[in-house]
Formats: sequence, C-alpha cells, structure tokens
Amino acid sequence: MYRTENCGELTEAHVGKSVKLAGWVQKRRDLGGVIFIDLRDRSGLVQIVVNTETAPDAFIIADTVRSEYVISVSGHVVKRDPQSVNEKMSTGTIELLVEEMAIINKAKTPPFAIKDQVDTADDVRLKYRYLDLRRPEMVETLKMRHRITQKIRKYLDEKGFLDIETPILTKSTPEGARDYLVPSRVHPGEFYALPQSPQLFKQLLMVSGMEKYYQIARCFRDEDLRADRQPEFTQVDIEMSFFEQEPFMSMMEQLMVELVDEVKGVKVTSPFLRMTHREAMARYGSDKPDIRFDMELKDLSDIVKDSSFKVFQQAVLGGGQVKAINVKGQAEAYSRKAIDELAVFVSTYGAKGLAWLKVDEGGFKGPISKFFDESTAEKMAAQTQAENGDLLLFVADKAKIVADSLGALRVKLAKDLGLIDESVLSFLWITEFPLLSYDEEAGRYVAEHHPFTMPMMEDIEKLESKPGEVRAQAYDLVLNGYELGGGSQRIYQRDIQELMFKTLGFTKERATEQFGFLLDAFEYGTPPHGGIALGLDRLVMILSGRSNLRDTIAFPKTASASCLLTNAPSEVSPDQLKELSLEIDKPKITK
RNA sequence: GGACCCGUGGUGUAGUGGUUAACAUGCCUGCCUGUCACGCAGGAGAUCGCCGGUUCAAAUCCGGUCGGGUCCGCCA
Repeated sequence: MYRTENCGELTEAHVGKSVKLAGWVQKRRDLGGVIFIDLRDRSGLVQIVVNTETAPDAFIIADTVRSEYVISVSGHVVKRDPQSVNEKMSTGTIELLVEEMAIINKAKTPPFAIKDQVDTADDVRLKYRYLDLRRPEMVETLKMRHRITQKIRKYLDEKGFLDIETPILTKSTPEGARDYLVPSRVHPGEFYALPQSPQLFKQLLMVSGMEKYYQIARCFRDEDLRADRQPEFTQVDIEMSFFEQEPFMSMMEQLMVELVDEVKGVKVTSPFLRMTHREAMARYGSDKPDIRFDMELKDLSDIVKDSSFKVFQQAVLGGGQVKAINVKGQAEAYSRKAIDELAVFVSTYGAKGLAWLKVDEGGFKGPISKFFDESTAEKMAAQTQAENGDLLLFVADKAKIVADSLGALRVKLAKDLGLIDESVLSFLWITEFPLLSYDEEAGRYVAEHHPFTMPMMEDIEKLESKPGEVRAQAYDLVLNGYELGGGSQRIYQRDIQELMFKTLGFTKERATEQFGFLLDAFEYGTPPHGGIALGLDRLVMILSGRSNLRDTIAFPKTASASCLLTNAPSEVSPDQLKELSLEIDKPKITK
C-alpha cells in the first residue's frame, strides 16, 4: 500500500498516528542536518521532515530528491512548535516526521514552476499541459467542473431526465456553423460530420417517447476561436416533451440556484430577471447584457435630429440612430487623447466616430456643444440624466453599429473603471428573439437560433410577408455578460417545419434531402417539445473566476485550433489518404 | 479573411544601431539541525523564433515567414 492518507487532508487529529504518504516533491529545503520537503498530491501540501540522526537511511535518500520526484514516505504525524507553525498552509500546524522514504520515480526539472502564480506563456503551459495541470488552481478548476457536472446529473436525474448518448459521427447539415468532416472509408467520397450539437437527435428522441432527455455532450464547430470559444466544447443538452416555456425556465433557474449555492456558496434569487431581446438591444446594445452595472444606452435620435450637427442629423434621416452612454463623473478623467483611444475602440465595430460632451456648471463642453441650442441641450441632459462632471459619449449610425459599438464600449469602460462587482452572479433571461435575420451575403433569411425553433403564434402569419419581424419562442440564459445557453420551443408539425424551410430558401427537394427524416418523423405522433443547451465550459469559466475557456478544459486548443501537446492536427500518410479515397489539393510546404 | 500585441539562458523580464547581451528566479556543486520566498559561497547555462535585406556594424531598423495571444468578420 502506497499511502494511508492524502497529504492535504492531514489534520491535528492525526497527531501521534503512523501514516504513509505518496506524492510529488513540491519543494526541498536542505538545512544540512535536517531536510524539509513539501509533499504534494491532488489534495494539497504537507511538510515532511527528515532528520539525519533519527532517520539516517531516509536522510540519504532525501538528500538526492529533487522537485517533482515521486516519493513515498512513512512516519508519525507530529504537532509543530507554536513558533514554527506556517499559517499559509492548511496543514501548517502539523508535519510528518519521516522514518522511511523511497523514491518511486525520478523527474526532470520541469520547464516551469508548479505553482499558482502563473508567469509562463500559454504556449509553454499547453506544450507541457500535464505539468500545468499539476498546479493547484488547475486542479481546483477541474474539481469544480466535476462538482458542477455531478450536480447537474443529480438534479436532472431527480427530475426524471434520462442520460442518452447520441452519435458523434453524423450527418453534415449546411445551416449554422461550419462542420468538422470525417471521411468514410466504406463509402468513398462521402463524409460524416461531427455534431455542432445533438439538436436533431434530441428532437427525434422526443418523437421516440423518451419524454425527458439530457446529455453532457461534446459539440464541434469549425469556426475561428475566441477567449470564450473552443472548436470542441461541451453542452449540457436538455430536451423534454409536453414542454411549456415558463415551467421549463423555472426548472432551469432552480438548477442554477442550487448549483451556484452548492459550488460557490452564492445565493441568487429566483425568478431571474426577464428581458425581451428588443429591450436588451435598446438598453444595453447587446443580446447578452452584463447588468451588474448601469451606464445604459440612451436614445437621443428624436431630440437631435433637428440640431445643426450634420452627423447626428444625417444618421437619423438615413434611418439610423443617435445614442449615448453617460460615464458618470468621468469628465475630468478622460482627456481628449483618452477619448480618441475610445474612438479607435468603437471603430472596430464599424462606428465612424465617437462624439463626446462634458458636463459642467455652464452646460455642455466640447467641440460639438455649439451645435445644440439651450432647449435641445436641456432635453439631451434630461434623457441622459447628465449632471456636472459627467462624460457623454455618442455614436450615430445604423442601429446595429450603434448597438455593437456602444454595447462593447459600455462593457470596456465598466471594466476599466472597476464598476463591476466580481462577486455578483447576475443571471437573466432574454426572450422573444427574432426568428430570422437577413444575411446580406447569402441574400436570404437565416435562422437566428436554428431552423427548428417555433415562431411566436401571433407572428406566424408574418412569416411570408415580413419574415424579419417574426419573433421566436426562444430564450437565452445570460450570466454576467456571457451567453450561458439558449433554447426554444421546437416546431413539431410537418407543415410549419416545411414553411420554415421554405422561408429559409430551401427548395422542397433540398429540405427533403437534408431533413426528410425529421419531417417524416413528425408525422408519427410527435409531442410538443423544447429544451435548452447550456455551455458547460463557460459556466465553469465564470464560476471559477477565469477569463479564458482554455483554463476550464484539461486539454484545450490554441487560437489557431491546434493542440500543442500532441501537435494535432498533423499530416497523415499517403496510405491513409488512399484508403479514404482522398487527395490533397494544396500540399503544405514541408518544413 | 482582417487589425493589433508578443517572441532574448529552463522560466519571467531588461536591453531599441557600436566592447564580454544585463537582472530575477530556476538548475548544479559545497557549507549549514527548524526551514517554509531558508540562508551563505561558487558555477554552468543564450548562435536574441526562422529567412532575407539595409549598414563598416543588427537582439535593436526594414520585408517576409512561423508560433502564441486579444479583437472584428465568422460562430449561438
């Protein structure tokens, strides 16, 4: 037996007991006649002491031990003298007095120190991910991820949901994200796709009468990465029959309430705030607003449309908007140069400029103040709740650009100014999403959520006349400015589903070819159903206080979707290609 | 597809045209019996990501390329 206890779990209750420990050498401190070793395992650290006089054989071994050696020790747990207690260690009041020691395996000096304070570049960490994962904060994050999935499984099990697996090798569908493709050997020239989500299968399970399904499912999307986006990620996928939106949302809320209480000890109140998509876009310029701070977008279009400031005037005349955010009390803090930098920031979202006004006792100050007469200025001040010392920032443009740029600026300023209370978990639901949006590039409407989302019944007759105005029975769960997940009531009637495909520009033939199996299935007694998919990685990221999804995934990909540990993706042999009837059109220039 | 930032001993940084590339930490050796950022003394370790150009001279300037990161587009 290698060990009787775990390092980090030793307490004063063990004092006087003989125990065996095994683990990695965190740190060796050699004082000549006595050697201290901090021994680490998954549970934490404990100090072990080897004395040349009381344990001469062990001392000889301890003398040769180095960082990250795997060792086993036995001895007695003793209480430390009061003056040698280490308050920074959870096991700091005790230590193990070593009697025997053995080296189980030696270790090369690791390329970086195994400790929490990371000062190592991401690429080095990822190349040696197995060492990076030894760092306590990484262990803690993966432990939290485990506790989260365990809680989700327990909760859904208690509510009667069945965990059912769906295929990883499946059918490519053109809607939505780009697919990862897998060539078929048996069917030359044909491909499987990895699932973007188990969407179709979970609906088919509802047709099957499974009634309540869930899966913690890996999903794949061949799109460019972000700090909160990986090409393979994990969804908590949930679907139920005889679905009604309100009770379902309540059940999801209850899961979140219990989960954050268990995992973080944070109490959040239910029901969560609900906000329509239209309101979120108007007030926050985002469909996933961070409502931990104010600084809302204020519409000034009507007030300034007759002003002599041409930029504002023309934006409104052209069908656009003029909106502002009020940066409270920051007029002095932002110099002209600092505001110029903010203008560069909003330009990435397509804004052509960032107008500004500072408020002081004499009224508005700044280069554009001369364009507004007294009564206009008063109305602007009232609309933005402007007071002395405030800084107003304006964007005048098409609605989308105004929302994107001011929405992003609002979040950036809040972060820069420290307006966000990081201890708060701020959940809300966004409802009544548009069903469709017009894709300029494709020259047609595309599904905002996915093509199986049920339109709102009162909008359904507009599907053919004004598709852009149809709202969906869809909802997103938002946490602290991140989209945690989204779901909807699904279409479960063949005729509505066919109408939807038609609206999306599918010919009847193509709809049959791509989704005929679903349309057919709907004709065999399909219950109304709906559900949600939650981004597990993002949930772990937020609850563990990380700002990057990579830190919540044991073996993540880099920004260019490669794995630095295994060097995937990589070239394959000509034989492998031949077997799959594949030819490489543009061979990479070999190194 | 685009923009921006980064690349210098194992690790993290300094050096921004001119001697032997500096510092911290880590590593190695020796000394040290209560350390926990142990201490003290000594030592090894870098063709400055790669290729090309400018120059008498390049870690430094220019172009390209590769790798990492953040964002826009893309993606729910």
